[in-house]
Amino acid sequence: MEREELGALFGRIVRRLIAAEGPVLDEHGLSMWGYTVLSDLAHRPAGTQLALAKAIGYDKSRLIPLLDQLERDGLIVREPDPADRRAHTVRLTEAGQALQAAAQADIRAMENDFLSNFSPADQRALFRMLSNLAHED
Amino acid sequence: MEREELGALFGRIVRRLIAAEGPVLDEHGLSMWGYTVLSDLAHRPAGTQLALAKAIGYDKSRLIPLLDQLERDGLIVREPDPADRRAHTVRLTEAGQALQAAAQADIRAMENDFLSNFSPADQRALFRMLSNLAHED
DNA sequence: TATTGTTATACTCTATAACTATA
DNA sequence: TATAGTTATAGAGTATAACAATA
Repeated sequence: MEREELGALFGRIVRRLIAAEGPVLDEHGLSMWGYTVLSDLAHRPAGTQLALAKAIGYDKSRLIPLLDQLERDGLIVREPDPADRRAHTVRLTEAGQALQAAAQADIRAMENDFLSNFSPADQRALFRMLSNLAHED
Repeated sequence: MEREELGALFGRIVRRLIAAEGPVLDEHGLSMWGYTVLSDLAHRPAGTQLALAKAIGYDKSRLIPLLDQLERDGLIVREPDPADRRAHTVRLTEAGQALQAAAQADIRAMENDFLSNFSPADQRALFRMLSNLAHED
């Protein structure tokens, strides 16, 4: 039996994932990229906007209106970087942390359901391989 | 150790895959969706445009200019469906079959390199799980 | 001279509605 | 009345260049 193509497989899976995540994020009033920003900020030390853009794979110019909105919503704050007056550091507010935690819990539940066909061992193997593929340069 | 999120992992992997496929398809003068069409036509019996659109997850209206171009390039032909005069069936020409086979071979080589960190058993397990996630209802 | 955040702009991708000819 | 293919158009997503402030 001929194996399927990776591109087709991953494309279908990503479409299913996006479809499953949409309603969950909607409940929290977050866009996919908005949630990506909050999650990154929750998991790594506060950095500059440029560092954030690179970390999540988003263009620095597209990041501006996204951060504007998150800041208006009281979820993040931009602060001048004392070490470099050109730069702003971005960090979560308490409300941002709370919203990120709540959304993450719902996303996690969705993921568990998404993977429910696989044994715990299979799930561990899957995460190991996906992580390898995602982070290899 | 906290596991990463599926969305972030798959997003990164798809971006890596697209970046790796781009140059390969460019060499054959194909766009990603053009290649997707040729591959689908190579693997399933000739159907209507609507069936093709659904099979590859592409809107029927966006499919039109894509098929126009592939037809101009002599890779596919549209033929009237004898059973329904509203419908057109789409099939590969010989040139289309040849180009699809050549592109697929190069894509396959790229994929093998992409997965070269994993043992054959791991690769089989990965394909089994990806296929399950891609095709589940 | 190079870099950070920003703005503006152009380009691509995608979704939607409407039209025709058939059913 | 509904469907297949088509067309047109509007909106979202994305890439790029340029600018001011700072390094």
